[in-house]
Amino acid sequence: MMKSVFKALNDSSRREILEILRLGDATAGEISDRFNMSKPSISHHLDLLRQADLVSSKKKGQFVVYSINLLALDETISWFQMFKPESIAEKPRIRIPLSQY
Amino acid sequence: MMKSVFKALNDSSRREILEILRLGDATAGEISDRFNMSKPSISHHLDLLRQADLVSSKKKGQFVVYSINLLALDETISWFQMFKPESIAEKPRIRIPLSQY
DNA sequence: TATTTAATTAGTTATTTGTATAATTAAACA
DNA sequence: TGTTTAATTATACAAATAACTAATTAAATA
Repeated sequence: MMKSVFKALNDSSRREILEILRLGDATAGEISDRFNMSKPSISHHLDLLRQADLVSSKKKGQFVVYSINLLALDETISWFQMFKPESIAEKPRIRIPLSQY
Repeated sequence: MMKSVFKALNDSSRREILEILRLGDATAGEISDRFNMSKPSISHHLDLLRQADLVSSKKKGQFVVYSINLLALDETISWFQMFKPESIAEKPRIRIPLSQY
């Protein structure tokens, strides 16, 4: 839901977490090491990102590994597309077989 | 700046205002007529949208006409693209002369 | 010029939010 | 099994936010 997505994105620490996860999965501890902020605060930020489905998490033994959810980002982009007037750039792309080039 | 954009988008009334302006320009009064909310509150929402450059405004006599700023929406979409791994879909589109179809 | 209309600015208040510390859960291991 | 490590949950509090009413600005017009 877009409400939770925009809520999650309305914080620079959370946006920074996404930029970290963009480069690869990371545990909660690895993420919190990148910030001057308590672990519980980071945990809370991760929770909001998860509520927005922007990240997913998976327990690995003692650790919790977080991953970015690219699908949710695509859906968010789609929400923005609603505002764009019809234009060639957005029409379904015509795919030409590679052999033609 | 993305900070002000996400701040502006993190409110359902402001998102609704964008959806109204998507259909065409409107005065502050026309916009506030669509809400069960005081005029000053709407004025404040419009101010935040303007700070984020998501809308522009122009005085027309006694009225203030608001317009959606599609360019800012494009820039926001670009911000999201940063997260997407390189893929064919995002590479610059190869344009084929119409005569080929 | 006095009044009406459109909109914003000023000031207030209840709610939400971001952060911290303390307490708890759960896994690893000596 | 007792201790350490990783992470979350619980709780509290200051700061930010969204809403309101009242006051102000500015344009139109009787």
